Formats: sequence, C-alpha cells, structure tokens
Amino acid sequence: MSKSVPARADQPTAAGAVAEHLAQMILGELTPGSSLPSEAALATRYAVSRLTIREAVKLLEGRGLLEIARGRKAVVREPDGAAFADFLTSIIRYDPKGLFDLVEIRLSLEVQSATLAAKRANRAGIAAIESELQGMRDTAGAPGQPMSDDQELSFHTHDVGFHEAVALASGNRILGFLFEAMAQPLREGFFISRRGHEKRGHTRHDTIEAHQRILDCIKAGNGRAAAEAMRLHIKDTERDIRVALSQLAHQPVEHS
Amino acid sequence: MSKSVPARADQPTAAGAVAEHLAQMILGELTPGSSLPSEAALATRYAVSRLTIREAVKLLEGRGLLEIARGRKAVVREPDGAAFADFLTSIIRYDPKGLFDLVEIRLSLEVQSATLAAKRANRAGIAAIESELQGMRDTAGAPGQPMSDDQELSFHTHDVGFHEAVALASGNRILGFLFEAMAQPLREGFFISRRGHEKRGHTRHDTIEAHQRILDCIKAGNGRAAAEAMRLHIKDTERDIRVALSQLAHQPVEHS
DNA sequence: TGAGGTAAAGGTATCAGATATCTTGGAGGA
DNA sequence: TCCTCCAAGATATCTGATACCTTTACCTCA
Repeated sequence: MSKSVPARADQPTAAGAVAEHLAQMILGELTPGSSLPSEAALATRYAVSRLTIREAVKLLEGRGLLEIARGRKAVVREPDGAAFADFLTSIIRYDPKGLFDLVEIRLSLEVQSATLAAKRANRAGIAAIESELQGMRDTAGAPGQPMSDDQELSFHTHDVGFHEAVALASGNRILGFLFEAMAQPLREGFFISRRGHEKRGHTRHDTIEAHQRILDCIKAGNGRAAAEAMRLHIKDTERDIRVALSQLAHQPVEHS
Repeated sequence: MSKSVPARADQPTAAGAVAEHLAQMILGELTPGSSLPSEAALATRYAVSRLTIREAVKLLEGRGLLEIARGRKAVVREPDGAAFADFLTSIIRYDPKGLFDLVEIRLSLEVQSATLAAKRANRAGIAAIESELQGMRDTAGAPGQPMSDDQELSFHTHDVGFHEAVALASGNRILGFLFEAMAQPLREGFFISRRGHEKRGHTRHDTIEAHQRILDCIKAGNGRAAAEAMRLHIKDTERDIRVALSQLAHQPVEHS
C-alpha cells in the first residue's frame, strides 16, 4: 500500500540511515580502492529509490569516505585530512582567537613531529625536507630586497612544506595528515606572522637559518635537540603573530 | 536547446560546483545558526533543479557545515570535530599500526592539554574533570571484583570523558574538538589497553590514582607537574596496548 | 596476427512532476 | 489568556526519462 518510504519523526531519514549503514560497511569491511555496487543495485538492496541512494552516497562523499566519478561506481577513498581542513578554516574564521589556538596545537604537534623525525627519518624523508628548505632559499632572493607577491607565496608554501615534510618523516601517518589539513590555514597565518617578523627586526634569512638548525638536528638523529630547535622556532612564530595582530588592532584607531 | 545542465568532463559536477560556492559563502560570510534560503529558492538562483540543490546540500551536511531537518531550512552548523572522527576511525581500522600512531598524537596533545589546563582552568572546568573522575570511582566497584560489560563501558566512557574535560579546560577550542573527535576511537582503544593493564598486574584503581594525580596538579596550577603526570599516564597506556596487542598477535587471525 | 577504431552496455548526472510528512505561525474558540 | 486546529511552507522521497561518460568487446583493416 505504501509506495514510498517517508522518514518518520523518530527515525533518521532514509538517506541518512542508508549512509550510516554504508559508512559502517566502508569503515568495517571494505578497503580503500574497492568499489560499491551500482546505485541501481543499492536501490534494490535497500528497497529505496535511486535518488535516496544518491543522497546517501553524496553524504559519504562529503565525509570524505567515497570518491564518485561519472560513469564509474563509487570507490572507497584512502583516508586523508581534508575533512579536518574545513573545521580548522571555520575555527579561524569564526574565532579571532583561533590563530593562537592553532599555534598552541602546532607547538605540541611539531615538537613531537621533530622528535620522531630525528629518530625515524629515512634518506627519502630527509631529502624531502632538504628540498623544501632549498625552495625557501631559492625564492628568498637577495637580503634587503622586497619580495613580489608570487615570491612571498612561494616562500610560505615551501615553509609550510618544510613542516609538512618533517611530519611525514616522523613515520606517524596521523601527524602527516594533520599537517596536510593545516597547510591552508597555516599559509594564511604565515602572511600575518611575516609582518610581525619584520617588525621585530628579523629577516627571511633568519627564518631559513632556524629551519636549517632543525634540519641539522634531525639529520644528526638528535631528537631532544630537534625538539628544542622546533620549539624555539614555533615560539618565535607565536611572537610574530602577536606583534602583527597587535599592530592590526591599533591601526584602525590611529589619528582619532 | 539544452534544457538540462549536464556536467562536462573537465568541469566538476553541477552539484559539486554549487556545494563549493555555498561552502565559500558559509565559511566566509554566514555565521553559525543562520539559515540558507529554501531549496526551491536556491534552485532558482543557481538555475538548476531542486534535486541538484539537494545533492549539494547533502555534500555540505556530510562535511559537517550544515544541519538539515525536515520542514526547516538548512542551518549553518557550529564547527565541531565530527568530521575528524571518521578519519581517525578509518586510520585505526585500516592500519594495524594506527593505534600506536594515535597514542603518539595523544602523548603530545595531552601533555599540552594538561599544561594549559593547569594554567587556565576555571572552577567549572575543574568541576567537570572531578565529575568524570568520580564517575570512574562509582563504576569501578570493589577491588578484585570483575566488571560487567556495562560497567566496563561506563568506566571507559568516564575515562575518555576525563581527558576530554581536561582538553576543554585548557581553553583551547581546537584541543577540545580534537578530543571530542578522538573519543570514539579512544574508547575502542581502551578496551584493548585494559587487557594489557591487567596482564601487567595493574588494577582499575591504579588507573584512578593516576588520574587523581593529574587532577591534583591541575588544581594546584602546577603546569609542569601536570604535564609530567600526564606523560607518565599516557606512556603507561602505551605499554598496556603493546602488551595487549602482542598477545593478540599470537592468536589465530580470521580471514574473510 | 595485431592494432586501432567503433558501437553497445552499463553507470552516473540531471531534469520534471507528484505525493507524503513535518514545522511553524496564525485564526478562532473556550 | 491560553489552547486547539488548520493552512502554508519546507523537506523527504518516489517514478520516469534523457544526456553524457566509461569500459569493454567486437570488428575491420593493414
């Protein structure tokens, strides 16, 4: 008698229920790379219309569990930190204090990251870190010369890349993904912190030297020293941000 | 001549494009709690069918940016760490080493968490931590007595709650959300680590005492001592997991 | 025999039109 | 004043169809 399966008030929606069931299946049994049955097949199995299946699958795509392409079945996705990126972005946008919260998180994660990298980094991992540092040098230009916007973006990208490379070299996959997710918010943060950096009389070559010290400790396999070098560097960044933001706060009321 | 707007190969799908546009709007201008226009209105604005809007909105719901309820417009959601939970779960499920990676992350985050909580926790924050610890005591039962499954679940829930309460008391919102996201994977991990805990001759009352020490340091406002107490506790948990997993490794593994 | 092109089959993307149910707010009565 | 009930607006889902993409198997030609 009932052709449709409308959602009841006390029950989640049909699409949500299907999505939850599929999510359990994906997280439980299926491995990344394997594919789901076709939409039509799933519609038959769950006794709902194909549209409901589409909505369920879209939910899971949003959660980062599936990859959907036209003409192909939905594929279980390798986990990555993309889902976390939205969250960090919204935190920073909605909350002015968010940037300091992020620096505090970095302080603990990066120190751990450097410690582990010093213990475990293999040749490829160290080469990746060196490559990013070289990229910073290449785009830094001559001392005293102002940087173009392109150069600055490239410099920050290599800076973020350096920290991401250290995280990857730590051998801890979660750390790697966390830094991947932090990359975008971090780049935004670096544009801010650089103002403070200059205001405090430092140059980008000081930044490069700080990174060089961290790399040296990692290459030497000295976890404790690497941790300390990283801690000093992050603390310095925190001061940069504080100076830059306090300037921003004073600017609007200038000459009033 | 073209009534529909089919997706081009080199372009993202219509639903994806709408979702991306809405996401930028949500992260840029809208504040949590405000609501989107109705599906019909959005369909008109973007010149697509209502179905496409529904799929776009489902994508964003999956990303945790929107909350959708029947009969009401879609509402911009307060950011939370739910999106991160999927990721952690999949890491742990797909990768046997994932649990140790998670413990390493905890080691750095929880030490930071305890340090900050000792500095910043207000009365309400400390009361919340105390409440969870009391919850552990209440469900622990008499020494030597075996726990029922319900009791054990409750005990672990309060244990996780303790750590989450410390994170919240740190005043760092990102830390709070990270622990919220870790709660579920952590509970699973605790069921594993408890075996090792007992195997090593420890009881749940030892666990309670370890937590009590952490709480005392936080109440005393001694960040350094709180950090050290937390570090010892996490290191102990790591040993528990190692012992438990080495036991599991000797048991036959089922194939699918 | 092998290489390249092509058409069919299967899959997703999207549209259109309808019905069911829920939420909310206002009209009307006790 | 307060409660009840109904209508309007919103979402949830279904059915049926068309367009386009991907894969594969087949067929042709060198």
